[in-house]
Order: sequence, then C-alpha cells, then structure tokens
Amino acid sequence: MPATIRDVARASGVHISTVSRAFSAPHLVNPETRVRVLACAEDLGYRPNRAARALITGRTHNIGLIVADIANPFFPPLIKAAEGQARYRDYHVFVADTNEDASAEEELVHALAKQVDGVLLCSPRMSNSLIEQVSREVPVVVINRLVAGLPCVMMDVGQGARAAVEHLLSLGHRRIALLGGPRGSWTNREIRRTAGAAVRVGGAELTVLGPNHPTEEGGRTMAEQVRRSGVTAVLAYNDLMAIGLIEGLDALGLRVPEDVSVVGVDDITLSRLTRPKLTTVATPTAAAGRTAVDMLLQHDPDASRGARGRGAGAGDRRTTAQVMLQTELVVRDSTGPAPPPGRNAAGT
Amino acid sequence: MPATIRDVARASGVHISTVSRAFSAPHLVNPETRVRVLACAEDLGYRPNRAARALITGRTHNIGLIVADIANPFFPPLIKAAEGQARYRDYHVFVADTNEDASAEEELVHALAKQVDGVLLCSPRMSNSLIEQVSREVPVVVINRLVAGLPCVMMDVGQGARAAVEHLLSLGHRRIALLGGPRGSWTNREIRRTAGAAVRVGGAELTVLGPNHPTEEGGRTMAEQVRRSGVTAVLAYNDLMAIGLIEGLDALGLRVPEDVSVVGVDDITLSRLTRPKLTTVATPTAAAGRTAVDMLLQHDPDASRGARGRGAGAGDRRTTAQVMLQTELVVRDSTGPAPPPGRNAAGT
DNA sequence: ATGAAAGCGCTAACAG
DNA sequence: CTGTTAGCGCTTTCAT
Repeated sequence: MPATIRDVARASGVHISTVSRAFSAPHLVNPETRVRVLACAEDLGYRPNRAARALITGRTHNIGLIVADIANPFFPPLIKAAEGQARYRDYHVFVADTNEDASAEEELVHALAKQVDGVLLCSPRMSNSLIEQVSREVPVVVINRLVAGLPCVMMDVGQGARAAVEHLLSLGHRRIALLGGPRGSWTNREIRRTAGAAVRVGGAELTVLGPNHPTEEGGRTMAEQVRRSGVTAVLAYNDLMAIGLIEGLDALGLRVPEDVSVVGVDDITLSRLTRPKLTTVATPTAAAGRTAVDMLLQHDPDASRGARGRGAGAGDRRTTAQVMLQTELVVRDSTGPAPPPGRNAAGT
Repeated sequence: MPATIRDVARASGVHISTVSRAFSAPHLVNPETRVRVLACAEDLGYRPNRAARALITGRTHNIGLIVADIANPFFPPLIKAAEGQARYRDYHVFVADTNEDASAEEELVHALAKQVDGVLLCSPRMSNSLIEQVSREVPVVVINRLVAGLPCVMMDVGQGARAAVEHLLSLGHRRIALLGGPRGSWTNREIRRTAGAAVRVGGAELTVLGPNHPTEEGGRTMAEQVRRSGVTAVLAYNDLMAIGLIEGLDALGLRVPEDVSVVGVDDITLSRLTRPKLTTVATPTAAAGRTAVDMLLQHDPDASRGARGRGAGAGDRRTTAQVMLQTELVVRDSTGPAPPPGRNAAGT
C-alpha cells in the first residue's frame, strides 16, 4: 500500500537506482531529474524505508535508550533531552525499562542490538565486565558510571556531595548520616567516597545507612533509624529518598530543618515543590542526555545537521571520551543550623 | 560480524530455510533438527534480524508512542506501562516527544510509520480530522481523546470532575472556579462540560478561567485572578496546575484549604508529596497505557503470550473499541469547608 | 548522469 | 520434513 521506490521510479520515468540516488546521494544526479523525482515522491507520499536501507548500509538510524525506571522522576528529563537530540540528528529512539533489573538490561541490549546503531545505558545496574561484553555487540555510551575503555558521561556527584557536606559543616553539624542508594550504583559509591572524605576533613562523624531502594518509600522507612542514629543532618542518595525521609521524620515528630537537616541529590522538579523546599545537589541530566547522544553518534558519516559538539565537550576526535559534567549545590529550605545539643530526640 | 541465518545453517548442516523455520514455525521442523539448529544458533549468538524479517512479513514488532512532553509527570507512568506491556508481547517501542506541537505529531507519525506496526497517540494536540488521516497510513490507538471510528482509550474525567464538584458543594462551597487547560484538549472539554453541569445542579456558580498552559507555572500565574474572582474553591485541569496555584495563592497570603480549596486531576506521584497533600481525581494512566497497547496489538497473529485481554476490557472482538476507564476522587488535604462569608480576601 | 545486476538477511510458496 | 526459488525495498558496484 505505501509507495515504494519502484512506484516513484515508474512515475518519474527513471530507474530505481536513480530514485535511490536522488535521496541518498543527490549530488550524483542531474538537478532537473532530481527535482522531478523528488516531486513524484512527494506526490506519492513516498518515504524511503529505513529498515530496508539499513539492511544494506548497516546503519539503522535508530538508537536505544535503556533505563532502570521510566517512572523515576530522575529519568524523564534525561530521556526527553536524549530523544530530542537524537531526532535533531534524524535518529529515532527506542526506550526500554528494565525495572532496576540487571539481567533485563543485558537481554534488552541483545534484543535491540540489530535494530540500532548504538545504545545508551543509563545508570546501569550491570557489572562493568558485563557492560564491556555487551559493548562488543553494539556501540554503547554509559551514563552515570565509569567503565574503563568505554565512552561515559558522568555527573560529578562527588564534588556535589563534598559541597553539601561542607554546607552542613558550616551550619554546625557534626554528626551526619549518609542515606545510601542501591548496591552497584556508581553514583552511590562516589557520594560515599567523597562525603566520607569531606566529613573526615571537617573533623565530624559520618554514619552510613543502607543500601536502600532509591525511592521515596526507601527514604521514609529509614526515618526511624535516622532518629536513633542521633545525627543532626542527612545526605540522601537522591531527592526521592530525601523527600521520603522528610515525610518519615515528620511522622516521628521531627521537624526539618529545625531538628534535622536533609540534603538530596538530583534536583528533580519535585524538590522545588515540597515543603520544606529541598536543598539538593543539582545534576545536569538534560545535558547528560544530549552529550551521550552526541558521543554515540560522533562518527555518524551522514551527519547532515547538528553534528558538531553541542553538549559539553563531547569532543570531535576519534577518542573514547569520558565526560564529567559539573554539579551544583542548591540551598533551599531543608537545611539549617544544627540544633543545640540535647534538642534532638535522638535515641530516646 | 554478527551471526546471520547462513552461519547457523552452515554450522548445523541444514538449509537456511530450515533455520528460519526452526525459529518462526518450530512445529514444521523435525524436533531433533530443531534442537540442533537452536543449539548452533545459541553457540553463535545468533538472533533473527527483525528488520529483515519485517521486510518480508510486513510486521516489524515495533510500536510507536507519541507524547506531548515526556517530562510532564503525567506521562512517564503511562509510557512505562505501555512499554512494559509491549515488551511482554515481544514488541519494542519507539518513544517520541512532540513538545506539545501538533505539526510535530503529524511528522512523527509519518516518519515512524514504516518502522512500526502501530502508533499510540497520547493526548494528541492534532485535530480529529488529521488523526483520521494519519490513521490511514498506520494503525493508531488514541489515548485521552474521542475520535469517531478509531480505537480510543479514555479516562472518565467527566465523572471525576462531577465527583469533585459534589465534594466541594458538600463542603459548602458555592462559588467555584475552573482553571482550564490547553485549547484543543478533549480532557479539558470534558471537565468543563461535566463540572458546569454539576455546579448548576447544585445551584452554585462556576467561573471559568483559561485556557492555560498545563504546567505548574500556568497555575501559579493564575493565583491573582483566582483571588479576584472571589471563589472559595478551584478545580484545576491537572495536578501540576493545582500545585502551581497553591504556591501562587500562598504567595498572596491565601491559605489552602482554609481560605481556598483546590482540587487537581491526574493524581501524579507529586500530589501525595506536596503540602498540603492534594485532593485530586485519580486517572488510571498505567491501565490506559496497557489497554492501548492491547488494543493496538489485538490482531497480532503470532501473539504467543499475553494475548488475551489484560487491561480493562480491551475486548477480543474484531471491533474498534472505545474504552472509558473509570476515575476516582481522592480526598486529601487541599480541600476543606468553605470559609465563612467575608473571610476570603476576595476583591480587596 | 543513468541503467543493470547483485545482494543485504530473511520468509514464503512450492517441490520433492 | 527439508531444499529450491523468488523476492521484500533498498543501495551499490560496475558498465555505459
């Protein structure tokens, strides 16, 4: 039913290879012929079949985007940015949700491999060695993880966590808890490492609580343990957990920030809308999505448009870049001066 | 580099068509041969190339999902559910974002048409006639809109709006505002129609404010007008606007629900997390996503699994169903008794 | 500048 | 049950 290249050839009185060229190598065809062919194509509503083309060129003009949980508010802005940048470069994008399951990730890469020119792995839960392995089947760019030898886009949550801790120290907090995220998360390790160092430098004390499920629920259920730990401030793995924790603390009669200060990570939209507004480490998720797409498509031969590095420092060279995007501490209302000793209900 | 059907044929000593059958029509091949072939395939890491297969079968095992704004918190749960259901049926899904632009919608359908077996149009901004037109190029299921002759999945926001208004009336509110959404939204019309009727039945007064951009910002900027209108309760087009409005009212010194009651629509995750917690009309977005996929794939010949109607009433018959999913009023903390006359700062 | 022919990876009759 | 043949829609040598 849809018009094929043959229909266009017939209508315009040329051979199909000429029609083909009119689309994919316009300079090889006589301007007049080309105009005529294109006009016929337009008339018939003809569009080259990308799949058929891919069969022979080996390039599909599709990319895959694999995320742990579409409904986690961290991802949609990243997906949106990646999809936008991809389509700007004339690529379509498959989105797949793994439900936080590492084996689903692997299966998905294999299933998608033949249909895409590359895959974006967002905050993968797979092991590094598995990532390296699948990257031999299809080009991969990893987001939110450092994998040697592979192109990676990271956000410098380490720096952000340090800034957060220093902020808390400057407010007089001396007993700080880290509400950890999921096992196997690179981000989680980074936060833990740098927060640990910063707390040590400040001569304070860090209690690590976790690992936890990176959700609001995960945060809420930890409220009791936070209270018992006797800390006056908490740095959470992400905003969702921070918000859940605030709710949980509230239910226990602890006020934020009067009794306990809470800092999140990500700066999802939600964090501006809760009360108190959340102090958090803002991560450039949209930029990460764009940059990752640019890195994946960096060798695209027919990059007609948008080819040159938008998105911070993807680099034009034929190198396997590893990009670290900067983060920023956004101070809002969930952090405040440490309460005077004895005021916190700790342990009682 | 990746193994082809020919490699498998060579390795297992059979003709390629036997390999093909081993995968797509297993019952037509001798069990022993099949086992051997499958083993070789496994060894070589062979996977049928879906695109090549599609070229001849005409079915891609892909679907397209076109949404106005991935980052709008209403959509991710829908996308997640649709993607999950699609993959459960062994389909991959393209996701595309139109940035609320009708012409982008149309273009996207055309661009995707050849690569998918069908498209889900989520809350389309296109005109009905345009939708009908594109539906001749590729099968379409429409979500959140009624288009004659096409399969549609709707949520009964009308019923929900009525329930919301009745809730407000029972709290003593007599002057109610409707904070409208975007022009061209079917949902918006439904809410307006039924809310109008319910208010009339209750002998109260309805002020319509809008249309507005369906965002938090859209709600916030209307706060002043809401105050001037002198109403004691507001029904907003969606939760985002309701939350924005609450913020705006707060900035004007009006308390929710003491001075003004506010009801949203959608029950996005956020509405449980703001203060006050939002009273809202919960829409079954995940069910809508699943149902729409089931309707789209209803004639799938090789529905090996998940074929029979999960998802409310998609129906097995060869009909063009139009499904209306039920909504539910969730009463939380943003609604309360109407303030005694004179207490509201209206008009002053 | 254009046409002819071969073939990408696969499935679908049709024989046998 | 398995092999043969043709061909899906397109690009790409190779001629002309």
